[in-house]
Formats: sequence, C-alpha cells, structure tokens
Amino acid sequence: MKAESENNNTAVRTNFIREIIDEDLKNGKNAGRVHTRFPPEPNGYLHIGHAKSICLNFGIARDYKGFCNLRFDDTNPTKEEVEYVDSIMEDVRWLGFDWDDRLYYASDYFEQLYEFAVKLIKKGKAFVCDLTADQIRETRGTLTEPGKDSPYRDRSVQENLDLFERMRKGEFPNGARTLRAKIDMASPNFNMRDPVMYRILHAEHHRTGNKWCIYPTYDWAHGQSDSIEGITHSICTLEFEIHRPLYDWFLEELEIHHPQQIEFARLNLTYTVMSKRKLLQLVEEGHVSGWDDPRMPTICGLRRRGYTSTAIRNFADRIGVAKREYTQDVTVLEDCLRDDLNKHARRVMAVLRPLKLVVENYPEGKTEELDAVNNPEDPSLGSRKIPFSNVLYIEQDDFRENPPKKYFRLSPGAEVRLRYAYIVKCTGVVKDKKTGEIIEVRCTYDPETKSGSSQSGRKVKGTIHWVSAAHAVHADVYLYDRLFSTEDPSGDNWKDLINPKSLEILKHCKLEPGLAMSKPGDRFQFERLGYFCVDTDSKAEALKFNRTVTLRDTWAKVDKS
RNA sequence: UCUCGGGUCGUCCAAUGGCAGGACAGCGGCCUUUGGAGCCGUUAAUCGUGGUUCGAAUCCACGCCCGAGAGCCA
Repeated sequence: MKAESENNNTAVRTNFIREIIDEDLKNGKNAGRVHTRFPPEPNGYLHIGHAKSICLNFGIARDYKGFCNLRFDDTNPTKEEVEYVDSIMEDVRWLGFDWDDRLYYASDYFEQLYEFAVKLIKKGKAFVCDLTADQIRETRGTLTEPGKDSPYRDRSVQENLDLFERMRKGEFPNGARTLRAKIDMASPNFNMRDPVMYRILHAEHHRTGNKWCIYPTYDWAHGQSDSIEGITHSICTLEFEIHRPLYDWFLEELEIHHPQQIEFARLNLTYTVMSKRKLLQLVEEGHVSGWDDPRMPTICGLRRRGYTSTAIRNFADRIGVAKREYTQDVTVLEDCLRDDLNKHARRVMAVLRPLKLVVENYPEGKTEELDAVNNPEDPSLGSRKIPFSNVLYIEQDDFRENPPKKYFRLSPGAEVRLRYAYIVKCTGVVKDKKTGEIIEVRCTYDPETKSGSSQSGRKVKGTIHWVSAAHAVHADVYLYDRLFSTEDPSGDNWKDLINPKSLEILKHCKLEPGLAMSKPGDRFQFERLGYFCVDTDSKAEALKFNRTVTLRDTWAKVDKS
C-alpha cells in the first residue's frame, strides 16, 4: 500500500504532551533528544483510535526532529498473529508515516529481559512463586484490604535463580509457577502487589517459535523495551495511568534509562464502537463483511470506504489531545473528509435511482459533446466532454408530480437546468397503465440556453444532474450509513443497536461514460449526491462504487420540516 | 467502600492569576449552472459552596458527578 502523504501544513496545535516535551527540552533532559514509539499488540486490526495515537507519536517525532519507532508488543503468543503484523504495517504506512529501519518487536528483547529479571532476583526484588492463578487472586486482597504475602516470597536468591532457570528450560507445566516482583502487598495500587513478571506458557510464538516457554507480562516488557530503545516519552492511553508507578519502579530498580510515561485520553466516536473485542465480534458474527467493511472504524475499513489519509491526519490534529475522557462527534471526522475530498475529488455525474427523461424537441439519434468542469475548486484539473442526447436519465428525487413549496427541481410545467447542458421545461409524464407509477418524464429544451453560451440572462432556480441513456455505463452502488443507530452504542445491548439500514445496495445505476475506466480506489464526487470511491472488488465489467459520505444537504432539512 | 485520574458552549479543544476564544453541530443571511463549495452573522459554557487575591476557569478547602483499578491481557 502506497502512502498517501502530501502534508498540508496547517499550524501544529500544541497540547499538554508537547508542553511537557518543550519543558524537557528547555531543561536539557535526554540531551535534547525526542524519541517516541507506537507499540501495537498484533492481535487485531488498527482503528481510528490507533490513528490518533499514530499521528500523535509520529507527529511529535516529525515536529521535534526526533524519531518514532514501530514496536510490536508481542508478549502473548496465544493471541498474536503475523496477519495482524502485516496489516498494521500497511495501515501505518498508508497513514503517511515511516519508521525507516526502526521496526522492533518486544520479542527481540526476550533474552535481555531475562537477564534483567535475573538482576532483580539477585537484588532480592523478584521471586519465583508457586501459587496458582486462583491462589494469587485470593491473596491479592481487595480494593479496601491489603493482600497477603506469598508463602514463597522469602525464598533465597539461590533458590529463585535455580527455579527461574528451570522455568525457562521448560521443566514446569503452564501456570505452575510465576516470577513475581517483590514490592508491597499492601499497596493501594494493585499493580504494586507483587505483580507477575513471567508466566509459563508452552506456546509457539509467531517470531521466536518454541525458543521460549516463559513469556514476560506487559508491565515487565513494556517499560524495559522503551528503555532499551532509548525512548524519551512513552505515550499511552489513560488506562495505563495506574501502571505508571510500576513502570517507574522497574526502571529505577534496574537503574537503566528511564523514559517518561505520559497518558492521554483515547478516542471514542459517536455512532460506532472502538474496542477490539467488539470489532472482532462484529466480524466473526457476520454483522459486517470483514475487518475492512466500509462501515467499520478500522483504518482498512475507512480506506475501503474512500477516506483519505489526509482527512484522518487532519482529524487527529483537529480533535487535539487531552486527559479527560470524551466522545468525539463523528461529524467532525466527516467534515475533515469532505474538506479534503471537496478540494481534490473529480466531479462526475451519476444517476443512482434512474427516471427516464425524454427531450421531445431534441433530434433523435443526435449526440452532442458538452464541456464539464472536473473540479470547480481546482481549475488545474481541467474539463471533460460528456454526451447529451434526447433520452436521458435523471434522479427519481428530482421530479415531483406535486412539488412541495421551495422545490426547485422538475415538476409539470416547471423549468430546470440540466447541468452543463440546457434549460428544459417539463411537458408531462407517462405512467404505467396498471400501477400508475411514473415511468417517464417528458420535456422540451431551449436551444438558446446551452451551458456556457451567451444565454440572454435566463436563470432558473434549480440545476439537476443527468446521464445520457444511450451512453451510460452501469454500476452497483453501495450506500453506507452509520453502523449504529444511536450515538452511544456502549452497554450490554450494543448489538441490538446496530443500524439495520447501514447498507443499501443499488443495482444498475447510470454513470457518465468516462467512469468505465475507473480503477479500485479512485475517488469522485457524484454531483449533488456525495463522494464515492471504486471498491476494491470492482471490475471493469462489474463496476462497484462505495458511497464515502454524502454532500451536506440543506434541502434534506427543508424537506423534512 | 479504598486509591488514582478527570469535570469549560450540544460535542470536542484552548485560555497556564488579567476581556472565556476556536472547531464541529445548530440557527439566520449572502452568493451559486452542484439545495455542493465559499462568504457574513448569530445562539451557546467555567459542577457546587466557601476561601486566598485588586483580580480566580486557573490557587486552597470541603462537597458533588464521571472514569479507571482486585488478568499469569495489552
């Protein structure tokens, strides 16, 4: 996947993390270095929340002339897979960031971590514990009561060293023993109640294979990995705040480089869910077609939907970074999207729900090539020719037999401009004799009103889009709406809140002929309708478009009221 | 219940003891060969009570509300 870069240099907004860095720089901390990292666990696909973190970490490295590492936090072989590793790298690159040669894995440090653990054992700060998981839980205490010391807490250094080595050699079954830090079972912070550093897991790891049967826990691996890589600012989400004392404790006891952990509030968005667990459930239970379903908040889903990485980066800048938990209105994301697409997407005409329009006074068989602007926001994109003839398709919505007030489109006797073509006047309709359904609208055109010509000042209130019937190419168009029908789908009944109308498939839509050449990933504005992109599954003989987002539609509000 | 965080327009973000500002959403208008875009205007907030201060969103105290924490997950 190629990066969609093109940085638009809006002034970088500051935030409390950048202020901390500014302060550190002023004080000469870390010898003026700024080094961050993005540390995903390869157990799922990246989503828009990760994008916030990626933009934060890589963005800081870029702005402070520092570095940002990509590090896979792969300490749990039972959950992690290479499939996820690959997708994560693809997504980070697509977002426009590059880790150069700084691709790391926590598993790269397993040997070093083992040696660090030995050091702690020798210092009398870690011990091998024979308690089972259940027993550890029982002795951990509660929110209000301290825990109890493990009966194995006072083993000799020698015995701990021996046992720990034998754990590594595979002499014990899963769960039989752990290595625990010796801190304080009475601490009000559970993370300090002699936390587990290593567990026995006879499992194959996606990178180290069967070399190890003991694996470090997150707390033991993360800070030390940060330290090994020379990270200066270890930025993570709020739920790790309570882990910070432990993060600091390990580093202090080890007397190694001590990065600063800083926590910020993770992104929540209205009308969607963000937890990996729920996302996985949506995929596995078939509520969506896969991780890259265009309704998913995953990076690959947004990409398939037609989002640009520029829009996502701008979104990350716009929402800022703070410590209070929040839920961002999804309209802000959509606004960033429209903002980018408006500037760059080529305009084309497409009729999604066709209604035949016959121009009575236009010669049958005649075809004219009319000029159409590709993007009024960007003249450098030029113009194209589109064919006009006596039989056209217009949008069903653009004709009303009994128009409401302020309806500026076609209705019996009314005039409207056909975009880039002529002003036409509706002369009547043809109805299906049995159903009474309108199957054709008739009109006449005024040859003096050709688009671009000196039109003697004639103006009409409405302009509608159209496609010449004989020249149209056909496509399936997938209309997506929000995945959930309520703003806040958290809670146990979240699956009941899935929007049953989040996908509508339109067959046999009529597109202007140039679109026959479009390729997967191409983005367009279908005039007056919205932004659309060619789906990854689209074929020349079976075009498939996804609606990325609608245009802002002020008429929709008027019509409703 | 204990510990740690956090409370500013509807939603987010800012103001770092000195006129509470910006974005999105909303509302009104202008403009328009996209009811798009653009432009202009406008509504709207400091959790509460005390205190310190010439002056408090900001500092202090006491409340209140929200979130996180008892994985050998990250």
